[in-house]
Amino acid sequence: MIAEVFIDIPAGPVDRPFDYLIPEALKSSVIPGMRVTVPFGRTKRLGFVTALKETSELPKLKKIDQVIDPIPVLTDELLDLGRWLADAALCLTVSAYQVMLPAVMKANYTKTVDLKNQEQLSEKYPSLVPLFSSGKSADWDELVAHHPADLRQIRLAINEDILTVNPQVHNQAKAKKIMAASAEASKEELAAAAASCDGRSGRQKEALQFFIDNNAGERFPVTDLIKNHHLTRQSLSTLAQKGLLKIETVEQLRDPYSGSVEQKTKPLPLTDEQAKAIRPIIRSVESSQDQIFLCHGVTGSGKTEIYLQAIERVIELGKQAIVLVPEISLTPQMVHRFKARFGDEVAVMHSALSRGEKYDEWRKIREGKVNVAVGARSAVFAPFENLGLIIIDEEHETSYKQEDNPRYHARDVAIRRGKINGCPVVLGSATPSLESYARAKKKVYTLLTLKERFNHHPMPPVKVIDMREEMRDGNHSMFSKELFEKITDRLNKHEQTVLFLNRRGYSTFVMCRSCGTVIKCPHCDISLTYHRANHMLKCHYCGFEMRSPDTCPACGSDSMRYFGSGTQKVEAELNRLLPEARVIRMDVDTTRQKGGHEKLLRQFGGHQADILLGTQMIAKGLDFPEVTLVGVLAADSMLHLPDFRASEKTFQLLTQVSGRAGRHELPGEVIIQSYTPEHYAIIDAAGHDYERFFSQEMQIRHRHGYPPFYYLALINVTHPEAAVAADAAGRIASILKKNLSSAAQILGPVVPSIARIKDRYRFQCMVKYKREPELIPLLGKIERHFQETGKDSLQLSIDMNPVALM
DNA sequence: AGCACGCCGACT
DNA sequence: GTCGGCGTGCTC
Repeated sequence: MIAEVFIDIPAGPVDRPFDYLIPEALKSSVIPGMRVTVPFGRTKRLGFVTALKETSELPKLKKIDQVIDPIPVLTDELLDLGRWLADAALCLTVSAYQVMLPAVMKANYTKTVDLKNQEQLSEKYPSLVPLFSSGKSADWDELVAHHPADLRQIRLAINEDILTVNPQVHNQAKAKKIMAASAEASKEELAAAAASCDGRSGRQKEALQFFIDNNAGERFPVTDLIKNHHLTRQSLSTLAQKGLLKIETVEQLRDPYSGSVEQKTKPLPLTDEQAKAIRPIIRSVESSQDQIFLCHGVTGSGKTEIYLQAIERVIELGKQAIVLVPEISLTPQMVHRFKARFGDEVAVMHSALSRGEKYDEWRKIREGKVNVAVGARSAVFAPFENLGLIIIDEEHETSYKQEDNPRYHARDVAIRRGKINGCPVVLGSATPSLESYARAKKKVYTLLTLKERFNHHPMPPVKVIDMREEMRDGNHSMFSKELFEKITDRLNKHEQTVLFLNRRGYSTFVMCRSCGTVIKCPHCDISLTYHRANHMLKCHYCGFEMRSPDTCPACGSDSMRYFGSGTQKVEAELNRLLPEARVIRMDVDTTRQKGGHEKLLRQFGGHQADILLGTQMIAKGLDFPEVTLVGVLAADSMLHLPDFRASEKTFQLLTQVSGRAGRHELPGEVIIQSYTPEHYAIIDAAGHDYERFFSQEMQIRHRHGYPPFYYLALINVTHPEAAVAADAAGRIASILKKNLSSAAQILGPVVPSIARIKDRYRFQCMVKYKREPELIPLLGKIERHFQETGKDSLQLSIDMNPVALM
């Protein structure tokens, strides 16, 4: 038997199957989807078995070294999905397989240098002898790090076969092992033994009594017995020696949610709207149809309850469901709802979990211990074998698109899996992406609409404030008069306020008032952001940091001024204007450490603060009864970005932020501050009018030839020298023009809004097209032709259906 | 990705 | 004359 193996090297030339012989001993244990180690060139690598066959074209094959997994880590479906993904997203097949698996399954590679001939070493290379004094083997990385002077001689000795190199592949995926004790004898025997215990063996008697009283066949973790049942290690091991108990190592699944025992919830009665929406989904689940639903429901319309009840039916039918939520740590409330309804039927793929915890959650899915997977983007690859439903909540979220290779969109993967498995996909959102809504209108997707809030509370009134007028009236602060009054009013009433500003740091840029110099990142063409806490300037793109200069580096004058406002500045302003208000600031800078997010939210939820001030991350999922005021400080901050989705993103964000107010008994209101209050994205968000926004935006997309009317492919070219990058981008554009149909538009090369990142100049070409069957193969050729290896070389990245043009 | 083979410059 | 620079090509 011969196995086709994809080698774990993400590089173009080796991204194809290699044939290996399966040794007799492994014959029955090699199955496609398993990881194996194989000799490859002069080294040893990990590989994925993708197929088995009887014969090979090659005369001489190497043998598979070891089989790593007891069961395939990639199911047949995922193997197939990986091939599809490699093609659709123009990524390497191994990278596609890699992204489907938890990070611990990545192999670690080490090498040892082993001593083969002691005498010859002493004779010819006496200086190397001390390196092998402690054994016959030395770690290669260790030698490189600590004995660089000896490397030459080591190489010579290797060539003479006095030393040998021994490559090793380490599987990081290890199940957590614990010691567990169980009774090895019958209750009567245990009782007899207990009876014969004398005064000295009192602890043994207690231990025996424990096993008599409790289910004797069960295995109890030894640490638990010692800590919670007052038994001792010594007595347990003595009893094990006597053959009365058995102590063994057992695998244990790490449970990140242990201890948070949820009160089981029952399905809630559905409103008429909900019942109407769930019916076709259930019908589709029952008849295994790969139908796609777009569930358009206003914030608070009870979409989640629909998901829960649909999943319940999926489980009844013996199938499994995947639920995707955007960056899951942001919505712990969502996780709780699933845990509360389905208990330990749920695996949660959480970005805040440790690698080991993620691995165990993954194993629960793979081993069929759970029927529901809830998680962010990558959970779309959950290895279920009888998939019955995929749900994508907040389907418009751009975080469903992975921004580095493989650049896949979870929505596309979900739809593909739906097709393969004959299972429906439900896309849910209060503000669907234009693409999805347009497809729903064309009946490609089935539209389900929920117009009413679940608890019949009205949508909060939204007031747009024209900040230009505020300026004219002499108010130069970040707070309009009305917003400030309302914040003060909430403070007095002990109600809470959420303030949203889509910009972290203190101020957006630092400029010299006398010569106009703006301080920019030396590696990226973008201004540095001032962070007041440590008086530093930071680049939000590459992480560069420098002390904020007191004098202008260009002209030496001391008139450096800070412009624009970030969350830090707003926080300082609030402290100055309303010293009695307790403010929690939430942005990447305050939530960096693990659990920081939950901690701040818990504090706010417990009313330990009056004002929650934050960036994007507070826009969704928050549901606090005492929040009655939501303020958007600068609604236009995203509106004027050079991205054709700027209006859509603004509308979505404003709608979502508005949804944070008045979700419960207390009525809420929303204040939006803007310098362009006449913009339809702001007017329609304020008016809670998705339909109107949709038709206005569709006109603009149509006029400019953007999605959903055209598909996009974005080719990014970077090089340390601008001219080299520009030249390559220009050649790529002309190749595209020559080879695509006349219906395709090729734009560029253009310089993106950030012309340089991390010392590399950037150029972009964009293809707008409707149907170009040759595009993918052509782009593949271009990539192979232009892509160079090495640090200071031309780098190419191709993004099919980009979500942002930055 | 590694690693070897291979063809040209600065040194014992 | 050799050491070693990294360009090119191969790995079942």
